[in-house]
Formats: sequence, C-alpha cells, structure tokens
Amino acid sequence: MGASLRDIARLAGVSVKTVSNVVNGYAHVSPATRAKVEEALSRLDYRPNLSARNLRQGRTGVIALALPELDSPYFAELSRFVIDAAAELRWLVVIEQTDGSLDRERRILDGVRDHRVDGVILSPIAIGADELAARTDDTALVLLGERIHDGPADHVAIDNVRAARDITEHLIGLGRTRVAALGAEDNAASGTAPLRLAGYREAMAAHGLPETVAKVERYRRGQGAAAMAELLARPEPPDAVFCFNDLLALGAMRTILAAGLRIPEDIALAGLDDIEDGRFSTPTLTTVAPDKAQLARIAVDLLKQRIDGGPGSLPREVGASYRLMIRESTAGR
Amino acid sequence: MGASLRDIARLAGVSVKTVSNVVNGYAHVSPATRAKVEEALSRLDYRPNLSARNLRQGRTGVIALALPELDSPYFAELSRFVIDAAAELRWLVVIEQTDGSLDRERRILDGVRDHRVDGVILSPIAIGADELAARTDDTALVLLGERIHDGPADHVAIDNVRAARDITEHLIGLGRTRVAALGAEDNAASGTAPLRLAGYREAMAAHGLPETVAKVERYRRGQGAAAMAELLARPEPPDAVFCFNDLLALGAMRTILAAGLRIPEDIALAGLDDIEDGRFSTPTLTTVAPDKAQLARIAVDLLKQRIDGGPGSLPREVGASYRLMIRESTAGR
DNA sequence: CAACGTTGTTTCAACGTTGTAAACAGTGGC
DNA sequence: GCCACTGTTTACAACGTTGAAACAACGTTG
Repeated sequence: MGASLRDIARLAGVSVKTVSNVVNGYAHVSPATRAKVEEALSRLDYRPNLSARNLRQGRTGVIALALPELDSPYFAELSRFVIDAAAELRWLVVIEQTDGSLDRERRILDGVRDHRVDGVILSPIAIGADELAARTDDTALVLLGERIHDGPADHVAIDNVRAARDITEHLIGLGRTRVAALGAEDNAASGTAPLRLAGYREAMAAHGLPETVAKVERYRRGQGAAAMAELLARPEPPDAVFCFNDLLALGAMRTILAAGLRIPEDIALAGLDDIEDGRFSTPTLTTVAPDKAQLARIAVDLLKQRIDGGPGSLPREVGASYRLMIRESTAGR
Repeated sequence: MGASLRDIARLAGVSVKTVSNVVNGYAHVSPATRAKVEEALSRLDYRPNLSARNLRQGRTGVIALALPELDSPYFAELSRFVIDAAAELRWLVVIEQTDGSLDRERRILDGVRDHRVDGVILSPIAIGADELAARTDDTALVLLGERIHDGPADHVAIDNVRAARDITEHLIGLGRTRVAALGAEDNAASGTAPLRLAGYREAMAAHGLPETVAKVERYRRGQGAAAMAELLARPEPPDAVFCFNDLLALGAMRTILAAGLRIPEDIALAGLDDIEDGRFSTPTLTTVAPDKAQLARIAVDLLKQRIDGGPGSLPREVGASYRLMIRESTAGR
C-alpha cells in the first residue's frame, strides 16, 4: 500500500489536515509549511486514495458508457471520443455492453452497478420511452444516438430522419427508381431504425417512388450480406440501396460483388455512420458522417451538467451535425 | 442518496453489523432475524456503497485495460472479450487509450490512476523490458499480446514468430517468390512488429528467397495503403504480401485493386488478426486468427491470480492458440 | 489598548463498510 | 447449580479523506 496523508503528516511534522490542504491547493498555507509538505509528498510518492475521497465526497469520478457492442466500429470510434472527452474532466469511463438486450439495458438503468458511477451515457436499443420515464434510480443519465420523442432524459443525436432522407434523395438524384432500404428492425423500441426508415419513406413518397424494405435483426455485416441476397433474389431487384448503417452496407457490398454485379453501375450503395472501413473498401462507400467527436463531447457535457445540477431541470435534447460523404459506391471513380 | 446499512438496521431493529452479516451471507444468523433484515433491505432497496467497501477492503473491483486505440477493430473485439471475462468476476473494466505513446504507457505503469484500479492489463507498444523491470508501482500487471523476452511481468500472447512464419510459408507455398512484408516499425520497443518480421525472415531464409520489407508508422488502413503504393512503385513489385495486421492488409487491398491489379492472381495478400472486416471484404482476406476469447480469459485469470497472490511469485508466460484462415485473397474463389 | 479581522494550523467528526473481539443466550454434561 | 460449548448478536475501531469549527498568533482599527 502507498503512503497516506497520515504518513506524510508524520514525516513533515504537521497535521493531516494541513497535508490535505496542500494536496488540494488550499490558499492559506505558509510557504515554509508548503515546502516541507511537498518535500514529504514527493519523498513518499503520495497518491490520494480515491475510494476514501469518494466516500467522503459522494462522487466516484467514474461514468459508465453503455452501448450495444464494442466490436462494432461505429461504437468503438464513438467510445474513443467519449473516453477522450471524459478524460478532460479527469473522469474514467467503464464500458458496459448491452448487446441490445432489454434485460441488460434495464439493469443498467436500475443502477445495478451500485454506487460505482456518477452517471451513465446510454445508447439505447431495446428500452422504450415509457420504461425510461418510470425508472426510480436517480443516477444522472444521458441518451446517446437516439431520439426518443419527448423522452424523460437528456439526449443527443443527429437528426436521423433528415439524414436518412438526405441520403435517399442523393440516390434518387442519381436517376435510380428502385431504391431499397435495408436495415428495418422488428423489435427495436427506441433504436434508430424506425427514424431512418421514416426518412427513407419521406424521400420516396416525395418522388412518388415505390418502397422496398429489407429487414435485419442486428446491424452486422453478415445480416447485411444475407438481406442483400434476399433483395437480389426478388423479381425486380433494386438499382440502389440505402443501408441503415455502414456495416450492413459493407455486408451488402460483399454480396453484390460476389454476384458479379458492379457498384455503382448496376447497384448504387450508401450507408450511414462513416466508419473507417468504408473509406478503404473497394469501392469506397458513400455514407452519412455524424460528427462523432461532437456527439461525444455534447454527451459528456450534458452528463456533467446533470451530475452537478441534480435531477431537477427539464430534459434537454441536443442535435449534432452530420455531413454527406459521396464516394465511389454511388459516384463511381 | 440510497439507504445505508444504518437505515436498514434502524428499520429492522438490529445492529448495523447484523445487517452487514446478512448482506454478506454470513452463516450464523437466525432465520427470523434474516427474514426481518431482508424485508427491510428490499423495502429500502439497499445497494452497498462500494466506495466504502473498497476503502475498508483495499480493493476497488475495477481493472484497467490499456491499449493503443479502441477504434482499431482488433482491440475493440479483444476488449469485448476482456470485459465479458471480467464481468464474470464482477469486475468493471475502464479503458485507457495509450495511442502507442511511450509517455502514456509510462503513466499507466506508474499507476497514475491513483488507487482506482486493482490491476492493469496492458497491451504495450512503446515501452521496453528494461523500463518495465524498473517500475516501482506494485499494482498487478498483465501484458497482453506481447512477448517481451524474459520480461518482468506476466504475459499472454500467441507465438507471433511462428504465426508469421506459418503465414509466410503459406504464401511461398502458392509458388510466389517475391513475397514482401508490410508493417515493420522503427520505434516500437516491444510491439509485435519485430516478432512478425522475424517470423517472415525465418520463412524466407528457409527457402532462400530475397526479403522485401515495407515500413509503416502505425497499424492503420491509410498506412497500409500508402506502403503498398510504395511497393508497387518499385522496379520489381511483389507477387505476394504479408501484412502485419489486417488493417494494413485492407489498406493495401484498396491500393492494389485501385491500381487495376487482381487479388490473388497478380498479388496474393495475407494479414493477421482476423478482424471481422476481412471476412466481408472483396476478396475475403486470408489471415491468422488468434483465439481472442482465450487471450482475454487468460489475461483476466492471470491478473486475478496476481491480485490475489501479491507480487511475490515469478512472472508467467502463457501462450494462446491461433489458426490460419485461408480465404480468397490467397486462394481465389 | 481592547475589539476585530486575517492568516495559518489543528481538532473533531463523519462518509459506509467490515474485521475483531467480546457479550449474550441457550443447551447439554457433570 | 456450575461449567463448557455453540450459536447469535453487538460494540468498537479502523480504512483515508475532507468540511466545519475552533484556535493561536498577528496586525489593524477605532
């Protein structure tokens, strides 16, 4: 075990509290005393015991980031930004993986993690607005990447409906008429899928085009590949596909190319997320790029305000920006 | 704030310690008392305050996982397994990103994170064996994915030299003679790069073939793409390339395809890591698949033994298994 | 020169938990 | 009726920290 304030105090010949004052940068300490204490501090290589400090102050300096899965590049990239933003506040981040399971999301909201974290940033999939409203635990909470209409918690997200409409418009703008959506989900209470579907529908309706929707269960490459195969097998295969995220698109890309078709000549393809993979695939992938750094920073800021300010104030909803990245999968070389 | 043992004790009409005994499953508590206390516990929805418990016990139940970057798929996939393995021990995992910087790795080894974590799993890049041996902090430490020869800490890794030799042998076995290695690094004191290079060299030497080595600074797609472009520009471009990880290989793949060359007909391509991207690229990527779940489990087990057993025992070195995954990028359709 | 404010330092208590040791009640043996 | 024993419960202290309050020494002010 390392040295405690007491050890320092003994060595420097002052009281424990005086050492504490030096450590915490309290103003009224005489230069002589300060020097003595600092000498002792560095001699014993003092490190504060945060369990004790936290016990005393009722804070842990740790937040939880709960997301479906870390091995999805979008969430991995996002996590990186969250961790960096939290580090600036000297917070640590523990990662919880929900696998999109209702049960695990519930447990996180229940604060099952005891008093270990000061707040939670949750990227919800399964849990719905009603259940969120009913939660009893008062740990600070921020929802990320979601838009639960009039939800009971702070949240930050890009405008998923508008983003989906924009990218669909882009496909239609290429002159394609059989534009399919790939990525609808059946049992997502609050995921982005319904929003992206809505955006797709708005665009299709605005141009009087018929809708084609392929469903998946999870947002993974394999599911995208399978769903694309199913689309290709239809009597009238699409000439453009908007996939609800980049992983699905990369899976679909694999199926299309393996079938001997060309992208974008035979089928134009677009995703959403702007994960790094899509910038190096062949062809490179057209996508919507949410500003992940901004999303992360806003989430952390909201959480900080919530932690500092208590549960009182009204929930806030903050939008983050995004950009269309037009690449080879729709524009060609 | 939630209820404390004191509140429960008051409500149940027993002492604080008795409540503590019930909570901790101590045997000698009368059924009647136990029932009373449990009733009170659930009525007030008691959650132990872990800061207090940790202070008392000198443990935090949190470990740190320090790795270069979370947005590299290999580390993201690995993290997932580490988090899952730790969860079985009811440990939380905080992620620290080192960016492969010597300074940040040092700070982690210094235990800069105070007494917040019981142990650290570190995936080292920059730091060397000598510095590891000299560290003063006695936080439990396990090295992951590394093989620092006769290092001073426990570690777990696949046999990188043998894996690199195996995959190079595979390329040579295809009849290729100008096999290049892509991914050597200049300033990595303990990364896997030197080991993989050694394995490549062994295989080339065994067949009397000339070596070609392309360097990179970081293991990212962009670097792989650039290094590949440089290889293609040489007077005698390679007919096979072993990239030191899959990300480099995917970057290289992009360059090769964009140059109008065919894989594997013109250039056979192999990586190492078996990240999901490589299973869905076109062509799919031949690679070495380390058993990531096994790596993670062993790392967590070693760390647990180290935490429980103290710094006394000798450092242990444990190997994990791997498999060759032959896919289209060397075998064709 | 007495009352007062400032600066520097200390004492005390408390955060919530659990290990130690001791108190207490009940049982059975002698 | 005393002792030893088992099972159940409790009082106390301690983990390392910091806020509140007290205190001492000093210079300023009326």
